[in-house]
Amino acid sequence: MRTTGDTRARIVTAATELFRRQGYAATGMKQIVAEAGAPYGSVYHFFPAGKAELGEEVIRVSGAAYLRLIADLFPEPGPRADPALATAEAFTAAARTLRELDYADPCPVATIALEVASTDETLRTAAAEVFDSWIDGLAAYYTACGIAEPAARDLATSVIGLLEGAFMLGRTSRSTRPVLAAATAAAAVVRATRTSVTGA
Amino acid sequence: MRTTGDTRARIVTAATELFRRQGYAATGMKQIVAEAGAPYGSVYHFFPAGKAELGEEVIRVSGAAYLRLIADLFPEPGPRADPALATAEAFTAAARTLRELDYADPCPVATIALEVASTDETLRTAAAEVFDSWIDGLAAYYTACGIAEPAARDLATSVIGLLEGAFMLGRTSRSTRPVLAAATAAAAVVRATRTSVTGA
DNA sequence: GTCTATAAAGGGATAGAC
DNA sequence: GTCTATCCCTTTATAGAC
Repeated sequence: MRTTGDTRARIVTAATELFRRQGYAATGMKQIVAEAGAPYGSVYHFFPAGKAELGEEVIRVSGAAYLRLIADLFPEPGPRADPALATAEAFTAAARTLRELDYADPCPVATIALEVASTDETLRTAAAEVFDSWIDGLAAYYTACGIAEPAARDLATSVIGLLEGAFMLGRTSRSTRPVLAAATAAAAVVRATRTSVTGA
Repeated sequence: MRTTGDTRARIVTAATELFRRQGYAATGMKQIVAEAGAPYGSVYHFFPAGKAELGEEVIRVSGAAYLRLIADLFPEPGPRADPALATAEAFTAAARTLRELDYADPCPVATIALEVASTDETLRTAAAEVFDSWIDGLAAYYTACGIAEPAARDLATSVIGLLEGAFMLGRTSRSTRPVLAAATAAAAVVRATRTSVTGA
Protein backbone atom coordinates (compact mmCIF):
# COMPACT_ATOMS: atom_id res chain seq x y z
CA MET A 1 0.00 0.00 0.00
CA ARG A 2 1.58 3.25 -1.10
CA THR A 3 0.71 6.27 0.97
CA THR A 4 1.86 8.53 -1.84
CA GLY A 5 -1.33 8.17 -3.82
CA ASP A 6 -3.44 9.03 -0.81
CA THR A 7 -1.81 12.39 -0.24
CA ARG A 8 -2.08 13.41 -3.85
CA ALA A 9 -5.73 12.37 -4.00
CA ARG A 10 -6.53 14.22 -0.78
CA ILE A 11 -4.97 17.38 -2.18
CA VAL A 12 -7.01 17.16 -5.37
CA THR A 13 -10.19 16.48 -3.40
CA ALA A 14 -9.59 19.39 -1.02
CA ALA A 15 -8.77 21.74 -3.90
CA THR A 16 -11.91 20.69 -5.75
CA GLU A 17 -14.17 21.47 -2.82
CA LEU A 18 -12.49 24.78 -2.05
CA PHE A 19 -12.53 25.91 -5.68
CA ARG A 20 -16.24 25.09 -5.81
CA ARG A 21 -17.05 27.09 -2.73
CA GLN A 22 -14.68 30.04 -3.03
CA GLY A 23 -13.43 30.03 -6.57
CA TYR A 24 -9.93 29.55 -7.90
CA ALA A 25 -8.27 32.90 -7.16
CA ALA A 26 -9.63 33.21 -3.64
CA THR A 27 -8.34 29.79 -2.60
CA GLY A 28 -4.75 29.61 -1.34
CA MET A 29 -2.34 26.74 -1.59
CA LYS A 30 -1.91 26.81 2.18
CA GLN A 31 -5.62 26.47 2.70
CA ILE A 32 -5.68 23.51 0.34
CA VAL A 33 -2.96 21.56 2.11
CA ALA A 34 -4.45 22.43 5.50
CA GLU A 35 -7.82 21.03 4.39
CA ALA A 36 -6.09 17.98 2.91
CA GLY A 37 -4.10 17.37 6.09
CA ALA A 38 -0.92 17.37 4.06
CA PRO A 39 2.38 19.19 4.58
CA TYR A 40 2.87 22.29 2.51
CA GLY A 41 5.70 20.89 0.42
CA SER A 42 3.57 18.00 -0.85
CA VAL A 43 1.53 20.15 -3.18
CA TYR A 44 4.69 21.27 -4.98
CA HIS A 45 6.03 17.75 -4.92
CA PHE A 46 2.99 16.41 -6.77
CA PHE A 47 2.30 19.56 -8.80
CA PRO A 48 5.71 21.10 -9.55
CA ALA A 49 4.20 23.74 -11.82
CA GLY A 50 2.17 24.98 -8.88
CA LYS A 51 -1.39 26.19 -8.59
CA ALA A 52 -2.20 26.21 -12.30
CA GLU A 53 -1.18 22.56 -12.66
CA LEU A 54 -3.36 21.65 -9.68
CA GLY A 55 -6.22 23.67 -11.15
CA GLU A 56 -6.00 21.81 -14.43
CA GLU A 57 -6.04 18.47 -12.61
CA VAL A 58 -9.12 19.53 -10.66
CA ILE A 59 -10.92 20.55 -13.84
CA ARG A 60 -10.10 17.29 -15.62
CA VAL A 61 -10.89 14.96 -12.72
CA SER A 62 -14.16 16.72 -11.90
CA GLY A 63 -15.05 16.84 -15.57
CA ALA A 64 -14.59 13.10 -15.94
CA ALA A 65 -16.66 12.44 -12.82
CA TYR A 66 -19.49 14.56 -14.15
CA LEU A 67 -19.33 12.83 -17.50
CA ARG A 68 -19.99 9.57 -15.69
CA LEU A 69 -22.89 11.23 -13.88
CA ILE A 70 -24.40 12.29 -17.20
CA ALA A 71 -23.99 8.77 -18.51
CA ASP A 72 -25.88 7.49 -15.45
CA LEU A 73 -28.69 10.03 -15.74
CA PHE A 74 -29.14 9.45 -19.47
CA PRO A 75 -28.69 5.71 -20.02
CA GLU A 76 -28.95 4.04 -23.40
CA PRO A 77 -32.57 4.75 -24.35
CA GLY A 78 -35.07 2.10 -25.37
CA PRO A 79 -37.25 2.46 -28.46
CA ARG A 80 -40.03 4.20 -26.54
CA ALA A 81 -37.79 6.45 -24.47
CA ASP A 82 -39.01 9.95 -23.67
CA PRO A 83 -35.95 12.24 -23.81
CA ALA A 84 -37.95 15.30 -22.71
CA LEU A 85 -39.09 13.53 -19.57
CA ALA A 86 -35.59 12.21 -18.86
CA THR A 87 -34.19 15.71 -19.25
CA ALA A 88 -36.76 17.22 -16.91
CA GLU A 89 -36.06 14.55 -14.31
CA ALA A 90 -32.33 15.23 -14.48
CA PHE A 91 -33.03 18.89 -13.73
CA THR A 92 -35.29 18.14 -10.78
CA ALA A 93 -32.59 15.83 -9.43
CA ALA A 94 -30.09 18.66 -9.88
CA ALA A 95 -32.38 20.98 -7.92
CA ARG A 96 -32.40 18.50 -5.03
CA THR A 97 -28.61 18.29 -5.16
CA LEU A 98 -28.33 22.06 -5.09
CA ARG A 99 -30.40 22.27 -1.93
CA GLU A 100 -28.59 19.36 -0.29
CA LEU A 101 -25.27 21.13 -0.94
CA ASP A 102 -26.73 24.21 0.80
CA TYR A 103 -26.28 26.09 -2.46
CA ALA A 104 -22.56 25.51 -2.71
CA ASP A 105 -21.53 25.18 -6.32
CA PRO A 106 -22.85 21.90 -7.70
CA CYS A 107 -20.65 22.35 -10.77
CA PRO A 108 -16.94 22.25 -9.97
CA VAL A 109 -15.90 23.75 -13.29
CA ALA A 110 -18.26 26.71 -13.74
CA THR A 111 -16.66 29.22 -11.38
CA ILE A 112 -13.09 28.44 -12.45
CA ALA A 113 -14.14 28.58 -16.09
CA LEU A 114 -15.49 32.12 -15.77
CA GLU A 115 -12.55 33.26 -13.66
CA VAL A 116 -9.82 32.10 -16.03
CA ALA A 117 -11.54 32.30 -19.43
CA SER A 118 -9.77 35.52 -20.34
CA THR A 119 -6.56 35.14 -18.34
CA ASP A 120 -5.22 31.57 -18.55
CA GLU A 121 -5.32 29.78 -21.87
CA THR A 122 -4.31 26.40 -20.44
CA LEU A 123 -7.08 26.34 -17.86
CA ARG A 124 -9.60 27.81 -20.30
CA THR A 125 -8.83 25.06 -22.79
CA ALA A 126 -9.13 22.39 -20.10
CA ALA A 127 -12.54 23.72 -19.09
CA ALA A 128 -13.62 23.94 -22.72
CA GLU A 129 -12.69 20.30 -23.29
CA VAL A 130 -14.64 19.27 -20.21
CA PHE A 131 -17.78 21.13 -21.29
CA ASP A 132 -17.34 19.64 -24.75
CA SER A 133 -17.19 16.13 -23.35
CA TRP A 134 -20.45 16.69 -21.48
CA ILE A 135 -22.10 18.07 -24.59
CA ASP A 136 -20.82 15.13 -26.62
CA GLY A 137 -22.19 12.66 -24.09
CA LEU A 138 -25.60 14.28 -23.97
CA ALA A 139 -25.73 14.73 -27.74
CA ALA A 140 -25.05 11.00 -28.18
CA TYR A 141 -28.06 10.31 -25.96
CA TYR A 142 -30.34 12.57 -27.97
CA THR A 143 -29.04 11.03 -31.18
CA ALA A 144 -29.90 7.60 -29.82
CA CYS A 145 -33.40 8.98 -29.21
CA GLY A 146 -33.75 9.75 -32.88
CA ILE A 147 -32.66 13.37 -33.07
CA ALA A 148 -30.21 13.80 -35.92
CA GLU A 149 -27.02 15.84 -35.89
CA PRO A 150 -26.37 18.75 -35.85
CA ALA A 151 -29.66 19.42 -34.04
CA ALA A 152 -28.76 16.95 -31.29
CA ARG A 153 -25.52 18.75 -30.51
CA ASP A 154 -27.12 22.21 -30.46
CA LEU A 155 -29.82 20.80 -28.22
CA ALA A 156 -27.25 19.28 -25.87
CA THR A 157 -25.34 22.56 -25.80
CA SER A 158 -28.47 24.49 -24.87
CA VAL A 159 -29.44 22.00 -22.17
CA ILE A 160 -25.98 22.10 -20.55
CA GLY A 161 -25.99 25.89 -20.81
CA LEU A 162 -29.45 26.09 -19.29
CA LEU A 163 -28.34 23.90 -16.39
CA GLU A 164 -25.24 26.00 -15.74
CA GLY A 165 -27.21 29.22 -15.90
CA ALA A 166 -29.92 27.87 -13.64
CA PHE A 167 -27.27 26.81 -11.13
CA MET A 168 -25.89 30.34 -11.20
CA LEU A 169 -29.30 31.88 -10.49
CA GLY A 170 -30.14 29.23 -7.92
CA ARG A 171 -26.90 29.65 -5.99
CA THR A 172 -27.18 33.41 -6.03
CA SER A 173 -30.79 33.48 -4.85
CA ARG A 174 -30.40 30.44 -2.59
CA SER A 175 -33.45 28.91 -4.21
CA THR A 176 -34.18 25.83 -6.28
CA ARG A 177 -36.85 27.62 -8.27
CA PRO A 178 -34.60 28.64 -11.19
CA VAL A 179 -33.52 25.02 -11.61
CA LEU A 180 -37.10 23.78 -11.44
CA ALA A 181 -38.20 26.39 -13.97
CA ALA A 182 -35.32 25.25 -16.15
CA ALA A 183 -36.59 21.67 -15.91
CA THR A 184 -39.80 22.68 -17.66
CA ALA A 185 -37.95 24.83 -20.15
CA ALA A 186 -35.42 22.12 -21.00
CA ALA A 187 -38.17 19.61 -21.62
CA ALA A 188 -39.88 22.10 -23.94
CA VAL A 189 -36.67 22.58 -25.93
CA VAL A 190 -36.23 18.82 -26.29
CA ARG A 191 -39.81 18.42 -27.49
CA ALA A 192 -39.52 21.31 -29.94
CA THR A 193 -36.28 19.95 -31.38
CA ARG A 194 -37.75 16.49 -31.71
CA THR A 195 -40.81 17.83 -33.49
CA SER A 196 -38.86 19.96 -35.92
CA VAL A 197 -36.38 17.20 -36.74
CA THR A 198 -38.47 14.04 -36.78
CA GLY A 199 -41.72 15.70 -37.74
CA ALA A 200 -43.44 13.60 -35.09
CA MET B 1 -17.14 71.43 -12.32
CA ARG B 2 -16.27 69.02 -9.54
CA THR B 3 -13.42 66.70 -10.26
CA THR B 4 -14.50 64.49 -7.38
CA GLY B 5 -17.22 62.74 -9.33
CA ASP B 6 -14.86 61.91 -12.13
CA THR B 7 -12.43 60.03 -9.95
CA ARG B 8 -15.10 57.98 -8.29
CA ALA B 9 -16.70 57.11 -11.61
CA ARG B 10 -13.35 56.15 -13.12
CA ILE B 11 -12.67 53.83 -10.21
CA VAL B 12 -16.03 52.11 -10.59
CA THR B 13 -15.56 51.79 -14.35
CA ALA B 14 -12.06 50.34 -14.00
CA ALA B 15 -13.19 47.91 -11.31
CA THR B 16 -16.12 46.79 -13.44
CA GLU B 17 -13.91 45.97 -16.42
CA LEU B 18 -11.29 44.21 -14.33
CA PHE B 19 -13.86 42.16 -12.42
CA ARG B 20 -15.38 41.11 -15.71
CA ARG B 21 -12.10 39.99 -17.18
CA GLN B 22 -10.33 38.53 -14.13
CA GLY B 23 -12.99 38.05 -11.53
CA TYR B 24 -13.35 39.67 -8.12
CA ALA B 25 -10.74 37.84 -6.05
CA ALA B 26 -8.00 38.00 -8.68
CA THR B 27 -8.32 41.77 -9.07
CA GLY B 28 -6.31 43.92 -6.68
CA MET B 29 -7.14 47.36 -5.37
CA LYS B 30 -3.80 48.63 -6.61
CA GLN B 31 -4.55 47.37 -10.10
CA ILE B 32 -7.93 49.11 -10.02
CA VAL B 33 -6.55 52.54 -9.09
CA ALA B 34 -3.71 52.14 -11.61
CA GLU B 35 -6.22 51.41 -14.38
CA ALA B 36 -8.39 54.32 -13.22
CA GLY B 37 -5.43 56.70 -13.15
CA ALA B 38 -6.29 57.58 -9.57
CA PRO B 39 -4.11 57.77 -6.47
CA TYR B 40 -4.30 54.79 -4.18
CA GLY B 41 -5.92 56.65 -1.31
CA SER B 42 -8.91 57.67 -3.44
CA VAL B 43 -10.46 54.24 -3.45
CA TYR B 44 -10.60 54.22 0.36
CA HIS B 45 -11.79 57.80 0.37
CA PHE B 46 -14.82 56.94 -1.77
CA PHE B 47 -15.26 53.39 -0.49
CA PRO B 48 -14.25 53.46 3.19
CA ALA B 49 -15.35 49.87 3.73
CA GLY B 50 -12.86 48.76 1.11
CA LYS B 51 -13.04 46.19 -1.64
CA ALA B 52 -16.40 44.69 -0.68
CA GLU B 53 -18.10 48.09 -0.78
CA LEU B 54 -16.61 48.74 -4.20
CA GLY B 55 -17.71 45.29 -5.35
CA GLU B 56 -21.27 45.97 -4.28
CA GLU B 57 -21.28 49.29 -6.12
CA VAL B 58 -20.02 47.56 -9.27
CA ILE B 59 -22.75 44.94 -9.05
CA ARG B 60 -25.50 47.50 -8.57
CA VAL B 61 -24.34 49.96 -11.23
CA SER B 62 -23.78 47.22 -13.81
CA GLY B 63 -27.07 45.64 -12.89
CA ALA B 64 -28.97 48.85 -13.47
CA ALA B 65 -27.22 49.39 -16.81
CA TYR B 66 -28.18 45.92 -17.95
CA LEU B 67 -31.75 46.43 -16.85
CA ARG B 68 -31.91 49.40 -19.19
CA LEU B 69 -30.44 47.23 -21.94
CA ILE B 70 -33.18 44.65 -21.40
CA ALA B 71 -35.79 47.41 -21.54
CA ASP B 72 -34.33 48.51 -24.88
CA LEU B 73 -34.22 45.01 -26.33
CA PHE B 74 -37.75 44.18 -25.21
CA PRO B 75 -39.80 47.36 -25.73
CA GLU B 76 -43.49 47.62 -24.94
CA PRO B 77 -44.98 45.08 -27.36
CA GLY B 78 -47.77 45.85 -29.81
CA PRO B 79 -50.86 43.63 -30.14
CA ARG B 80 -49.22 41.46 -32.81
CA ALA B 81 -45.81 41.22 -31.17
CA ASP B 82 -43.87 37.98 -31.50
CA PRO B 83 -42.07 37.43 -28.18
CA ALA B 84 -40.32 34.28 -29.44
CA LEU B 85 -38.79 36.19 -32.33
CA ALA B 86 -37.81 39.11 -30.12
CA THR B 87 -36.14 36.71 -27.69
CA ALA B 88 -34.20 34.96 -30.45
CA GLU B 89 -33.05 38.30 -31.83
CA ALA B 90 -31.82 39.40 -28.42
CA PHE B 91 -29.69 36.24 -28.23
CA THR B 92 -28.20 36.72 -31.69
CA ALA B 93 -27.35 40.29 -30.72
CA ALA B 94 -25.73 38.93 -27.55
CA ALA B 95 -23.67 36.53 -29.67
CA ARG B 96 -22.37 39.46 -31.69
CA THR B 97 -21.50 41.34 -28.52
CA LEU B 98 -19.63 38.34 -27.17
CA ARG B 99 -17.45 38.16 -30.26
CA GLU B 100 -16.88 41.92 -30.34
CA LEU B 101 -15.68 41.76 -26.73
CA ASP B 102 -13.22 39.04 -27.81
CA TYR B 103 -14.99 36.70 -25.40
CA ALA B 104 -14.39 38.83 -22.34
CA ASP B 105 -17.30 38.47 -19.96
CA PRO B 106 -20.35 40.18 -21.42
CA CYS B 107 -22.10 39.89 -18.07
CA PRO B 108 -20.41 41.92 -15.33
CA VAL B 109 -22.24 40.15 -12.53
CA ALA B 110 -21.92 36.46 -13.43
CA THR B 111 -18.34 35.80 -12.38
CA ILE B 112 -18.60 37.76 -9.13
CA ALA B 113 -21.90 36.06 -8.35
CA LEU B 114 -20.39 32.59 -8.56
CA GLU B 115 -17.27 33.62 -6.66
CA VAL B 116 -19.03 35.11 -3.66
CA ALA B 117 -22.29 33.15 -3.55
CA SER B 118 -21.09 30.99 -0.67
CA THR B 119 -18.66 33.37 1.02
CA ASP B 120 -20.08 36.93 1.18
CA GLU B 121 -23.72 37.39 2.04
CA THR B 122 -23.79 41.10 1.23
CA LEU B 123 -22.41 40.65 -2.27
CA ARG B 124 -24.50 37.54 -2.87
CA THR B 125 -27.65 39.46 -1.94
CA ALA B 126 -26.70 42.35 -4.20
CA ALA B 127 -26.18 39.97 -7.13
CA ALA B 128 -29.45 38.21 -6.35
CA GLU B 129 -31.34 41.51 -6.40
CA VAL B 130 -29.76 42.39 -9.72
CA PHE B 131 -30.70 39.07 -11.32
CA ASP B 132 -34.18 39.49 -9.88
CA SER B 133 -34.57 42.91 -11.43
CA TRP B 134 -33.66 41.51 -14.83
CA ILE B 135 -36.12 38.66 -14.42
CA ASP B 136 -38.81 41.12 -13.31
CA GLY B 137 -38.19 43.30 -16.35
CA LEU B 138 -38.32 40.41 -18.79
CA ALA B 139 -41.34 38.86 -17.07
CA ALA B 140 -43.20 42.14 -17.43
CA TYR B 141 -42.52 42.03 -21.15
CA TYR B 142 -43.83 38.47 -21.49
CA THR B 143 -46.86 39.40 -19.42
CA ALA B 144 -47.53 42.28 -21.79
CA CYS B 145 -47.37 39.71 -24.60
CA GLY B 146 -50.23 37.80 -23.03
CA ILE B 147 -48.42 35.20 -20.93
CA ALA B 148 -49.92 35.11 -17.47
CA GLU B 149 -48.05 34.88 -14.18
CA PRO B 150 -46.51 32.76 -12.78
CA ALA B 151 -45.62 31.22 -16.15
CA ALA B 152 -44.18 34.53 -17.36
CA ARG B 153 -41.78 34.73 -14.45
CA ASP B 154 -40.60 31.14 -14.78
CA LEU B 155 -40.13 31.76 -18.48
CA ALA B 156 -38.11 34.91 -17.84
CA THR B 157 -36.00 33.05 -15.27
CA SER B 158 -35.23 30.29 -17.73
CA VAL B 159 -34.37 32.75 -20.51
CA ILE B 160 -31.98 34.71 -18.29
CA GLY B 161 -30.47 31.45 -17.07
CA LEU B 162 -30.09 30.19 -20.60
CA LEU B 163 -28.32 33.40 -21.60
CA GLU B 164 -25.93 33.25 -18.65
CA GLY B 165 -25.16 29.59 -19.26
CA ALA B 166 -24.63 30.17 -22.98
CA PHE B 167 -22.25 33.04 -22.16
CA MET B 168 -20.30 30.69 -19.91
CA LEU B 169 -19.96 28.05 -22.64
CA GLY B 170 -19.24 30.66 -25.29
CA ARG B 171 -16.52 32.38 -23.29
CA THR B 172 -14.90 29.08 -22.38
CA SER B 173 -14.90 27.73 -25.93
CA ARG B 174 -14.27 31.13 -27.53
CA SER B 175 -17.20 30.53 -29.84
CA THR B 176 -20.56 32.16 -30.44
CA ARG B 177 -22.18 28.83 -31.26
CA PRO B 178 -23.53 28.12 -27.76
CA VAL B 179 -25.26 31.52 -27.75
CA LEU B 180 -26.69 30.97 -31.22
CA ALA B 181 -27.94 27.52 -30.23
CA ALA B 182 -29.48 29.15 -27.16
CA ALA B 183 -31.29 31.63 -29.42
CA THR B 184 -33.19 28.79 -31.04
CA ALA B 185 -33.79 27.09 -27.71
CA ALA B 186 -35.03 30.27 -26.02
CA ALA B 187 -37.49 30.91 -28.83
CA ALA B 188 -38.78 27.35 -28.46
CA VAL B 189 -39.33 27.82 -24.73
CA VAL B 190 -41.24 31.06 -25.34
CA ARG B 191 -43.44 29.39 -27.93
CA ALA B 192 -44.11 26.37 -25.73
CA THR B 193 -45.03 28.56 -22.76
CA ARG B 194 -47.31 30.67 -24.88
CA THR B 195 -49.06 27.62 -26.28
CA SER B 196 -49.57 25.99 -22.91
CA VAL B 197 -50.82 29.19 -21.28
CA THR B 198 -52.92 30.86 -23.97
CA GLY B 199 -53.88 27.68 -25.80
CA ALA B 200 -53.07 29.46 -29.06
C1' DG C 1 9.25 11.33 -0.54
C1' DT C 2 8.12 14.15 3.83
C1' DC C 3 8.20 18.23 5.98
C1' DT C 4 9.75 23.02 7.64
C1' DA C 5 11.52 27.52 7.10
C1' DT C 6 11.98 31.26 4.41
C1' DA C 7 12.25 34.03 0.42
C1' DA C 8 10.14 37.41 -2.74
C1' DA C 9 6.12 39.54 -4.17
C1' DG C 10 1.66 41.37 -3.76
C1' DG C 11 -2.60 41.69 -1.11
C1' DG C 12 -5.83 45.04 1.60
C1' DA C 13 -5.87 48.65 4.60
C1' DT C 14 -4.21 52.88 7.18
C1' DA C 15 -1.78 57.17 8.76
C1' DG C 16 -0.74 61.45 8.00
C1' DA C 17 1.48 65.17 5.14
C1' DC C 18 -0.19 68.47 2.07
C1' DG D 1 -10.21 66.04 -0.61
C1' DT D 2 -5.57 64.50 -2.77
C1' DC D 3 -1.85 61.80 -2.59
C1' DT D 4 2.21 59.04 -0.69
C1' DA D 5 4.49 55.98 2.23
C1' DT D 6 4.12 52.33 4.92
C1' DC D 7 2.21 48.58 7.83
C1' DC D 8 0.99 43.97 8.32
C1' DC D 9 -0.61 39.96 6.41
C1' DT D 10 -1.01 36.46 2.96
C1' DT D 11 0.27 34.76 -1.32
C1' DT D 12 3.06 31.55 -4.38
C1' DA D 13 7.14 29.32 -4.69
C1' DT D 14 11.68 27.45 -3.30
C1' DA D 15 15.62 25.58 -0.58
C1' DG D 16 17.21 22.25 1.99
C1' DA D 17 17.06 19.30 6.28
C1' DC D 18 15.45 14.84 7.39
